[in-house]
Amino acid sequence: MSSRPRRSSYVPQEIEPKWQKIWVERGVMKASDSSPKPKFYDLVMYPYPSGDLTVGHLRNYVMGDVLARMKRMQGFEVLHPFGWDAFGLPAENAAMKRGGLHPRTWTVENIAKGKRELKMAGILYDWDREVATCEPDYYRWTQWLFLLMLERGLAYRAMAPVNWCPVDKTVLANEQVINGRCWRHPDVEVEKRDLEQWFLKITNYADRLLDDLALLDKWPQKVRVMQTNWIGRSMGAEVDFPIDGLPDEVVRIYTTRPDTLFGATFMVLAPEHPLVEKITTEKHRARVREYVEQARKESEIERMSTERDKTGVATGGFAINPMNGEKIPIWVADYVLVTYGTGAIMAVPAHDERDFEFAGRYDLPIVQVIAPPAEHGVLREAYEGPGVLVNSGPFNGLESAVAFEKICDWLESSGIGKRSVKYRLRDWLISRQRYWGAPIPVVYCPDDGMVPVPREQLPVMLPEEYKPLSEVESFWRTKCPKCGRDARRETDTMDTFIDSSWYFLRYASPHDKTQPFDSELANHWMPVDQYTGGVEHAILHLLYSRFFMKVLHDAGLVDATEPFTRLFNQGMVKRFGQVMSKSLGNGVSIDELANAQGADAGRIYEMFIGPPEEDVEWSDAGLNGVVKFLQRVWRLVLEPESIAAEGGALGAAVDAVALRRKVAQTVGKVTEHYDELRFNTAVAFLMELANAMQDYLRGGGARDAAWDGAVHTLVKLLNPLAPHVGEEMWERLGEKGLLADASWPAFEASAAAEPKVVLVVQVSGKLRDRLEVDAGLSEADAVRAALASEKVRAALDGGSPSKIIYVQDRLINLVP
RNA sequence: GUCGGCGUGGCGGAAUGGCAGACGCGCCAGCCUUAGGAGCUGGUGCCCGAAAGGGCGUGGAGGUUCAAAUCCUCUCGCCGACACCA
Repeated sequence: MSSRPRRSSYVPQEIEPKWQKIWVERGVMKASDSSPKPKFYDLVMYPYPSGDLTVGHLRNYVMGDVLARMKRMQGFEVLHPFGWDAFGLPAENAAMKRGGLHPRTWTVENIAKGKRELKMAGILYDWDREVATCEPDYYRWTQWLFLLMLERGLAYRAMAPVNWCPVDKTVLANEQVINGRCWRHPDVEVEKRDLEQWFLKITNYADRLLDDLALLDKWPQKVRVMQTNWIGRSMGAEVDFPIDGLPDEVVRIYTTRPDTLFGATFMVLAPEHPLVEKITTEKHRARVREYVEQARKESEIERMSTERDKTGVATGGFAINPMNGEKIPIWVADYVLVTYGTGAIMAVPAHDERDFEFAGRYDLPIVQVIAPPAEHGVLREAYEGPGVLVNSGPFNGLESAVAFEKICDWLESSGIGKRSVKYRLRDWLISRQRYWGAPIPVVYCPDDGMVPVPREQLPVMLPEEYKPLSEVESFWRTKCPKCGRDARRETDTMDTFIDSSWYFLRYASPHDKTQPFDSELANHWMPVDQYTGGVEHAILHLLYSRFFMKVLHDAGLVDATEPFTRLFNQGMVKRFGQVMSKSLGNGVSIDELANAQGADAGRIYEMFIGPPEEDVEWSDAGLNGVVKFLQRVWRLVLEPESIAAEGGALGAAVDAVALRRKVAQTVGKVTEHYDELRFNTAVAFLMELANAMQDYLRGGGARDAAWDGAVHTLVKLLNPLAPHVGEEMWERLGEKGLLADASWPAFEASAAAEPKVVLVVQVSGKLRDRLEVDAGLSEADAVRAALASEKVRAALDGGSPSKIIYVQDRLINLVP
């Protein structure tokens, strides 16, 4: 016998491919639609198949996989599907870069590559349910849903000034414009163009989208706040101001502060407001035209900047303040947006910061109508808070909140105005002038106008030829479905966010040839129990999906009104301070990982590296720590003798009773933390268990039932994180059947209970001693034990405690 | 500017009113040796001390409480979202 114990180690490259093959052969993650088990729908946001999959992206999928594997072992029928957000511009851009390669070819290649890498990482999906949005079998139903929107009056065409990205050569939705720049090109400013475009009437659902956020109590608060702000509901009133000398016209304004109506000292129209020309007097016409021209030319980013001074010009026209009959000047200024409210405002400089700034610049009158509660700096700044009305005729003396209602009542009864609710949310512009997307299924006929493509003629197939659709004659030249005469197809495609607004429903019945999804199956699986993905979709994808869900609910196609019960936003993996990506050259590929430390080590490391919601920095040293842990587990489970032979435990010896207790405690904590997606601490608990098992062996513990239980429990608890090495150990332990199909260990509270606890003894809140006592000690016994301590008596300095705080099994605090 | 989040050892982090620093990385000392980027043992917040022990300590300042990393107020710093929406 050698003086040194023999040690084996596991070689991930030998076992990982083996088990990946077996899982697929045995259909481990296949979801049955007719299982009697309770369902669990575990969804990760499907990716764009960019061909750039790194261990950074993997983190998200590992989280989903850990949960899926545990839920299966717990007896749930788990739906854990995957798919590809396969339409979109990067495919076209990449194709162009690579000399006319077809976007489809590029996409299909990347999908194959991504799928191979996910399998290599041991992520299990029900691949039978895979969807790719660029396949006719999928986009046929995207088109079908567009027709549903059209039927329900939720899709319409309108001429509008729209955001145009000069690089992508397409229009963008409001949600895709960030600080006046294209969301895909942060250095490219969007342009405004007047175009006839397709919109979805998401604003019809503004109230429900807002109110139902209250139901989403398992969503991050941050996301709910962002959506609330995005929808931006405000309560106010629309009021008509007569125009001096134009008896047939009024300026209709929107205000959230009808209580300040008496303080309106001028009006402001947006430069694009239709009444500008009419109101402007001859004397001012030239200057106003010049200003309007100027405003139109300015980019969104210049116009929206709050830094810059407000500008405007007087029209020469006057309005009458309907409250007090005062004649007030009408101005044009670009700080008023034509797209919000009525495109015109009453300016109350005393109580609106922006109006105050403008009034100061152009020397316009300022009248205070709200007395601030205390002495407020007079006229140094606008006072926007509540207060008592002054200078407001019959409404003087009212609290502003009361005045709000009274004035609205008066406006309504006298026909001058009415209460009104406005939203910041705009309708969703879905037209894209690009090739690689789902064609909008309508035809324009010279006689019948816009005609929807009949459902039985779907899909409207993309032509093979890769060109803007408007340049593919064989595509757009068609017959009118109504009259059969020559007609022209719509050549815009749909925003890819439409594809992703319903993909989670398609997974319920991915092969249905007659409808987008089978309602019965969708009702079985929906809503998604856990949805995991990046916070960058906090508004876009998540708001659109909620909108779709509500429309589909209203159409009677699905019961649920919200798609995602619990949402989690995972943090990104960075390396050298930047998000991993192939183009930056800082990515670690899944191949590299699998070939070096192995997928299992990588999976655990990604979970252990930091809190799941935080961004984390990849470190090879940290990864090595996990490799060591796995090697140690391997030896603990399969070669305990080699560990027992190493040194002797000098620290706390772990006996069989303590080992059983540690195992039971670990079951409880790991289960809870997996459930709450607190993976980093779950790993720490598993490490603690392994440490205790090691101490047990080194202390001479026998290979008895306690040990056997510890080994089997450790392997099971570790399995969701490290499934390959888990299966291999399970097999070598002589177990029949797959570990993936084994049952999850049950938590036994009685076994986990500690019979002895360390009671912290404080005097006046300061730690003075620690006593080992029986659990569940009564207060009287605890006091007796505490007073028996020399240190405590010294701290009490001979006195006796006048106040005692006792927290059973934790602490006793004696206050003299 | 507004809203939100976060500040804890050399590092990642743990503890959500009750022993601050679990778990891991790194580092230090030692052991073993088939000499290894392996394994094992012990140590590792800061200060005083030979030690026993004591004091201090969760960005800063106050406060609430028997007790605060945790709750409150102010403040500084970092990050994120929104940004003239009347």
